[in-house]
Amino acid sequence: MRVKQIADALEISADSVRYYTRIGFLVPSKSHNGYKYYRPADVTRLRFILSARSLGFSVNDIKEILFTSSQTNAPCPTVRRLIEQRLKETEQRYQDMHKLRLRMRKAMSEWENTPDQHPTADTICHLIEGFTALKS
Amino acid sequence: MRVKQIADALEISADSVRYYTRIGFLVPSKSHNGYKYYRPADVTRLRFILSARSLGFSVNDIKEILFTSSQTNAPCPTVRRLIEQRLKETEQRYQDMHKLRLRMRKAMSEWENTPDQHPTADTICHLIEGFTALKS
DNA sequence: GGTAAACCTGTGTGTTGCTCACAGGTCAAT
DNA sequence: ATTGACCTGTGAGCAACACACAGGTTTACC
Repeated sequence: MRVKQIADALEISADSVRYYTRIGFLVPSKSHNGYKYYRPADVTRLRFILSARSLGFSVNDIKEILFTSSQTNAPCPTVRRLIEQRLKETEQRYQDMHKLRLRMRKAMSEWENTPDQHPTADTICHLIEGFTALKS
Repeated sequence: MRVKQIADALEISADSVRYYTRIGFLVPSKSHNGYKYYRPADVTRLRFILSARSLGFSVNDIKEILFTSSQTNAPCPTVRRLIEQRLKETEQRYQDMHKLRLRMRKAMSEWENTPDQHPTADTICHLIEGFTALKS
């Protein structure tokens, strides 16, 4: 299979496949014209990569998992350790995003009843500067 | 003020100040030894930048707002338009993160009762591959 | 005056996970 | 042979900073 074929098969962009190839996750064979040819093993591998990505693992995590697995060791302990870390980070970012979301909503509704104003010597935008001045 | 002083005053890293300077948001004067010196106007400007960032505006948004404001136009319409876009994006990412978070939690709890397993010819990590196989 | 350590500086590069631009190659139809 | 559609790999770009590094500055002490 060539790059677009494997990309279409797994419903991702050809550029993504090229990326995973570039970082060594996929190792296609090269034909006479320089094109890269992917084999069924690459499909399995790519499918695994996508599954892991969709579970929040980073590319570096995947590298570690692939390496462990290639040593014929069970990667499960590594996977359990990593998902715990990633979940913790995700919860944190989720909280942060939640707060940001509320701030943005509050600003938007507040600004609906605030008249426009021209910038002055020490004011760039009174909406923004006025809003955050109230916050802790 | 030199870079670290202004950074400490606004509780951000000196590297962030350097970044904003590099992209032209701050325009310090240069002294004989090549050091950059920031004036009170830069503090005002930086404070504005941080307020905007904390409201979810991108650096590019801020560039647009600063430009409008420098033309002595009221940047308010621009600001209203931008926050609406950014809020929409934030809501979307919030939803995505929520789903990811649930998937990760589900995977983690599911894997607590799943035994380790060595990789095989067509299995890299049965935890990951087994989990996502169930998903839509 | 000297000098050593602590602290600070600007510039250049690295980060994540891809996406985009581009110059050229391939292939089927004419 | 030649047109046109489609495909290819490589290199650069993105966001918003953080980091590495070689060297300059300042302070404390003799």
